[in-house]
Amino acid sequence: MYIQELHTVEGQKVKLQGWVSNKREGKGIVFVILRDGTGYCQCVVTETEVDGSIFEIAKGLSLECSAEISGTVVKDERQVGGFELRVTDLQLIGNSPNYPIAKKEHGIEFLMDNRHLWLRSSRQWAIMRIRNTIIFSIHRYFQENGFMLMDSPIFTGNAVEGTSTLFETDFYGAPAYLSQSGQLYGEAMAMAMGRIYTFGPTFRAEKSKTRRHLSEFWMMEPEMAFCDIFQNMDVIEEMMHFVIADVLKNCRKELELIGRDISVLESSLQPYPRMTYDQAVRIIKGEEDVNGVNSITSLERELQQVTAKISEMESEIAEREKKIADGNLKKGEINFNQNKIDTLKNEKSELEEDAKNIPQWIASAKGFEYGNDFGGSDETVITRLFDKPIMVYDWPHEVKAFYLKRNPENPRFARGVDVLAPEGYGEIVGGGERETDEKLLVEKINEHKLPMDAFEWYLDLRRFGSVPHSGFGLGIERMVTWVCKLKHVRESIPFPRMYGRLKP
RNA sequence: UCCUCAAUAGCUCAGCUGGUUAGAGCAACUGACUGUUAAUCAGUAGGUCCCUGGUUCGAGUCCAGGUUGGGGAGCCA
Repeated sequence: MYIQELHTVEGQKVKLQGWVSNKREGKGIVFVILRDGTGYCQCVVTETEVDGSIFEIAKGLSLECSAEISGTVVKDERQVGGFELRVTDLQLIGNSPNYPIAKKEHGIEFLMDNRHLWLRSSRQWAIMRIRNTIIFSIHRYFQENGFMLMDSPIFTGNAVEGTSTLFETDFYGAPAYLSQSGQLYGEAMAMAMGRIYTFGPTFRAEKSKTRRHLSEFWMMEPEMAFCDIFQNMDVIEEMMHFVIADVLKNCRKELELIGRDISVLESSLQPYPRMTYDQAVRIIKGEEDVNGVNSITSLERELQQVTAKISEMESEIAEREKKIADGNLKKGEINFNQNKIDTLKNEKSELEEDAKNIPQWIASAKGFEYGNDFGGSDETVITRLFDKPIMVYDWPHEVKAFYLKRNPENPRFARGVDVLAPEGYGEIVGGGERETDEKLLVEKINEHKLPMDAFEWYLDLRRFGSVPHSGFGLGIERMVTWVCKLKHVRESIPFPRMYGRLKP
């Protein structure tokens, strides 16, 4: 019996199998919170109602030991799942002495070292369920709209875009690289099948240490024949709406558990503002307001708020420390205040990072040079002004990938489109219409100093029945991070691979 | 690669301008309590102060170098 199905068997006797996520004890009574992957359930063991040996086992249960527990399902509004189990029988399956993750705040390094166990905690459980919903929902959107799943290779003989650093491996004595995108192969497959999408891991070897970078991440990359950049944007928007609606419908509990304010997700079901690079630059530099809000002045206001919040926290910490130092407090009150101080200090150091970063963002936004690609801070600056994702298209062709089509009306611009998630999250989708002019492509390949012979097959796609086509790549982890409003991508994937992190 | 911050008990953190035997809470362990929601209460035990070198009568504290980690730049989904 799974916990999520308990509502169907009220009053009946069932057997649950799972792990002890918490235990509380009173005289003659033990409360065991059991989790089985589908949910949480409080199991009540009363001394007078079970065998003496069973009560002893219940008292000896420790965090994360596994057990089979039988009992009667009773409705109880106070409980998380709405039901509890009055235990009649209990069997210990696997012991768990000294479980390292305690019921308290932990630092990120410790949690990452224990990622294999951290995944069992309720917050991670909720995030992984949302990740699953997002992935399944994307598949469903594409499958229901005539796309076919076709996978691109992971070993490649050459860099796709020639820009980012790749992981090199040995392929029977020849150098091979782990794929940084299935893009070019996607184009070939779209010419065979019409509309395809790929879903697989992607590797980038940059030594990035930021909250939005992973060395290994998962990407969905659709590619569509007979599709221009505007139809491409229609598909992106429709897919995003589909996925977000699905999460809102199926993951209410999970969103609530992680404390996600869903109003932005709800407004993200509306159409997304589409703007050119030119307009986005004006907004970043503060030359154009968004709904009466200016990028620069709103950042300055935020900085003031952050600074005020920090000093507020400092005085609260000092106050509580004084209370403890004065004595006269009961042990429980000291404990409460000490925990409060720890939490406040944690929050404070996060705010201090912001206080350090915001002035840099302001400077970088003010001094933004037209013609450059957006940096992480520029994306943060512009997306903070919106309550839904935005789409920025028509970029200076020099800063974008070689395969993007030029705007026929103004060849200075390439028809790339970036989808930037709101609330400061930034790029979650990158795509565009592909260049079909063989001459322009050859020019670009030379410009980027890429080995021409590696692209002969790619040029064939233009030589034999070339058609307008477009596609995009959606970073799963970045999508999950935004939907869950996580502080860092590393929580959006079971076992993150990033600079300095290969274990567990 | 560069900038910046940090490292003290299993965990989260105090430890002020260098000064006797390095502290608290949680967790663990022992006991008390019949409805708890991170339960509460009493007690016990727990330390290579990241490493190497230096300054000093004296270093957890100051200095230099290194290691590991956090945040950011570049790069990007």
